[in-house]
Amino acid sequence: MSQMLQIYDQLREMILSLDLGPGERMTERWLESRFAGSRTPIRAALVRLEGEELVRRDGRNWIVAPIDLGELEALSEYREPLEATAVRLACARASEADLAAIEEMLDACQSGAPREEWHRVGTDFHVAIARLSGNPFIVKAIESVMARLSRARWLEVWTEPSREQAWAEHRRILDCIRRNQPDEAVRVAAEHIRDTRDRLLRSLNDDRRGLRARGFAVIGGR
Amino acid sequence: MSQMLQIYDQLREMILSLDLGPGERMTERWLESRFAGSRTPIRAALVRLEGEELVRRDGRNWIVAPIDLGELEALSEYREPLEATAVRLACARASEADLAAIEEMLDACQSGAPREEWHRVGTDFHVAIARLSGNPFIVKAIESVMARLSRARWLEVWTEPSREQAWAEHRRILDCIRRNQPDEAVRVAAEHIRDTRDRLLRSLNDDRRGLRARGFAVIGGR
DNA sequence: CCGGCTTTCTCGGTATCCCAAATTGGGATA
DNA sequence: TATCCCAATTTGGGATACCGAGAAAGCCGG
Repeated sequence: MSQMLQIYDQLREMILSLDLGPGERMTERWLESRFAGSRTPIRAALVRLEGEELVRRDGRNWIVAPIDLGELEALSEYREPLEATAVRLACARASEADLAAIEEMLDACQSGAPREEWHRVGTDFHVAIARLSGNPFIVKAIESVMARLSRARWLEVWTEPSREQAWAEHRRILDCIRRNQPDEAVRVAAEHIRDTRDRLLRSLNDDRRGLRARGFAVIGGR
Repeated sequence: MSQMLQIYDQLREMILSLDLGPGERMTERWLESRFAGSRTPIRAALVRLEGEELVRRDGRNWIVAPIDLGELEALSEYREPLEATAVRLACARASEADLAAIEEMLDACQSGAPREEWHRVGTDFHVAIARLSGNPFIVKAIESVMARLSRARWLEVWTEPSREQAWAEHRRILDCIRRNQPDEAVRVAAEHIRDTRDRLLRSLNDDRRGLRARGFAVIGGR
């Protein structure tokens, strides 16, 4: 694989896993030493990440995108009709095998599982459902949404009740699709999205101070 | 402004206006001579355009993204719930001044206006409505959708009846928002989106041969 | 001790260079 | 005429060199 893609993957992972703090400044020359490779592939990776808005320009500098609390509301408003459409289409188009695969994914996530596992499955569930819609634009949009939520969700998966509630809601959505009840599926999915928004806002507001203390840029909110 | 942005803008415009044919191959060194500037800013512009999927890799080569007929259906399916949400939110959030500005934009497009004008206004209308939603994610999504439809729409604005019908539908959507009838607005907008899809599919299928003759790559469809 | 000035250093933007892989073109051969 | 093979060329990926702008650091006079 090309160096550029390697660097892109690593950098993206470092950002989404909070290895690089939101708001942190990166110089191309620091990245050059951090990863093996010259500025050429690093620049390409940065431009790419800029397109996903995981990285941003601050004047002439590159910074990791800050966590924006205000964004959470808009994101919820945006994804709700998309995921509603996704579950509706999934009811019409998904095969039993597709649904079984998703169920297996959910079941693989037991109480004792590490936080990374809950975090990953929580993302993958939504993307997998979107995939059932058969619509590549919906899939891409949901992937992008989950990437934007990724960093905030590390806080959500910190507490047992949040994890469990999200998991239960995922299960209910899946069941509605399996029973081919599109209207109910849409209702449950919308409720899940609003619940998630509230959970994330609460987590972030609670931990805001702690995050700032760790040097994370957390902006917006009311 | 940086060279990279200049090149990006020009190249994007050339692609969206069909100045560069869909499927056409570009070498970095040809672009280097076409625009003044070295490969470095050109490559940055290409990576950016790749993120918008206006440019694509074909093996090791860069090509202008082909026009994909199959994509039109998926796009319609994708944008319908988004624009439905947009008009619904617009009903709740738009000011009279906002609506007047959009009406003015529509009115500026008279029968005698050049095709470029119809094309531009057709795009801007949808983006403007999305903006009324106040949700930046919806705006970005609609901008992206309209960019993807841009090239196909050159055919749509070719014929008088198509132009007029789209214009009338835009007007009806605007009126529903102004009268604050969200459900009706959603219905009309959804109908407009389906009509547009059908018009575009018909235009493209009709002109498919002609487009191919011009060296345009047109793929997909049934 | 402070404020304004100059010097230095750093960084991103751009140009250029090098390389390996891939494509191409042509000639020999069947 | 079709096919294979090899050299020459082209191409994109990466590395490096250079530049100018802006920030930081030092310096000097008050």
